[in-house]
Amino acid sequence: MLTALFLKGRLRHDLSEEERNALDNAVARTVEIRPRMTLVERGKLIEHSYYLVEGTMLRHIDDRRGERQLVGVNIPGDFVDLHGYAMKRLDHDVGSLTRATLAQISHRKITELIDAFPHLGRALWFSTLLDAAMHREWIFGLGRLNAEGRIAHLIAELIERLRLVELYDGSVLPIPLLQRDYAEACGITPVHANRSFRTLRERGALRPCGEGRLEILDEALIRRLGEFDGSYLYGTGELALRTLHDR
Amino acid sequence: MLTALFLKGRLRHDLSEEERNALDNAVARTVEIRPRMTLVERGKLIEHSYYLVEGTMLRHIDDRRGERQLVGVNIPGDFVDLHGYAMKRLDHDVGSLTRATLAQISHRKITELIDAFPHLGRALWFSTLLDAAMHREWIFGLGRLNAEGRIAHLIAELIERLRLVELYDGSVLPIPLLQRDYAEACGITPVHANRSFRTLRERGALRPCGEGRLEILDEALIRRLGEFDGSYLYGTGELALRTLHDR
DNA sequence: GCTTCTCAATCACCTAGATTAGAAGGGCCG
DNA sequence: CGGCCCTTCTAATCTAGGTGATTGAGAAGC
Repeated sequence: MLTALFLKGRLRHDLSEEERNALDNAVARTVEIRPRMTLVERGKLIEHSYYLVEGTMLRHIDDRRGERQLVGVNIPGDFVDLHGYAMKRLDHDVGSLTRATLAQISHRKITELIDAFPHLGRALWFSTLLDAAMHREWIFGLGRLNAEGRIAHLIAELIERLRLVELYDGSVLPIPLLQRDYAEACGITPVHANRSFRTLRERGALRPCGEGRLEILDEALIRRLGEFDGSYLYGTGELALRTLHDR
Repeated sequence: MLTALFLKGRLRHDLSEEERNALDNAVARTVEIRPRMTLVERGKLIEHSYYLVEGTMLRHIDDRRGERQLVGVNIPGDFVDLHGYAMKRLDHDVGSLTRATLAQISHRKITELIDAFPHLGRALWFSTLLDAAMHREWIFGLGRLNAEGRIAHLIAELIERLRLVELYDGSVLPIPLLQRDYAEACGITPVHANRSFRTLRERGALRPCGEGRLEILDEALIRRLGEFDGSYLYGTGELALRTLHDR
């Protein structure tokens, strides 16, 4: 099943087998994309959305001077541009970090899905609002944490999200972000990202382990430095949601 | 009509009279709130959402040390916590800046509305994604602009949003944010917010005009300093959306 | 074999913004 | 009326992070 990871760790148990099958059957085709390619461009009229099956995708806003700000990272189980269903054009670009496999679903099909399965429709809505919750947490991090804390927060979030979809092995972060990418996500320069990684290394929090990946040595420390509380991911913790069905 | 400003300047023209009436009739009651009070608390189970009729509301995340990060400002025409419809609990707090009037709509009623008017449902979804788009723009600002630029960006956004709902008179920003609030939105200290306001004043961009309001003297300059391009508000510009009806 | 890239890593120096501490002005309350 | 907040505004000092430049390792290409 292509969409097996959709809302895994959150509301997937709340979807009926019929709904899960309907979502999976809505996929028109899958596409492969090479690393560091653009998938969806800001401003282009779009008529389908992509669900990420495998790989990592990055969402970013570029300013006139060519400076790039990451606004999101997507991992398997995420829709990368479901916003486009209700907005028709994206305000930012979506590109690949690694080689990636995506499942394409047309907006017409999504409308049919929602008409046939209103509860699934709410789950789709929910999934776009998870993005918004993550955005808010990034705003918090950019506004209130120093460079080291921002990087730690990002790493802690990625670990937690991978854990929810059972793609975290407990020690290696399988997302080959470059220090430049961390810098673009955290609003700092690559030089300073490097300095921050050094202190994280010296504190024994993590260390590089080849191919751009990080070995996580002390997750608790990383969470503390990033003031991370994962409840905003709505998987576990005080905000966790059991059902979207009306009481 | 209480909800007359909902999606005004964006998709309101796309709503039928029937849909507009249905939304208005879904309002259970209106509530008044005094300035600087909390309306919705993070983590509380909620069963209705609030549409802002009059006044200004602020949304913020507080960290353990009592530091506050604004993550959104709401003006008339906005739902302040429609996210809560699909998420049941908010990850942040919503409070008033000024005295405010809100229309309360139960989640049960929203479900009925969406069932009866799927297109209105998509418009409601769209409105929550506008929040996400604004969040992304704030992330961009926090990551890529200096203090003066961040403040300018926020002011430019507020002007543009007020203009969309026709609440901007062309010279006075009718939102009495304190310098402390700007600081909490922009991730800087109040002292530095003050310095930045001084340079904005010295450049002839704006000046205070009593009761915490700002007189806008050179909007073009403010937009330039904040690298502001309002198309992410989906009102005018390259991303503007004409209809949510299927083609 | 060489060159050419890219990325991590580091240094020296400089600036934007934080921190701390007050002063001045207005509104509200007793 | 005096006293007390709260807010704006300012100055002095300090630091996190930016800038620019260099080095070395590894991979890609010729």
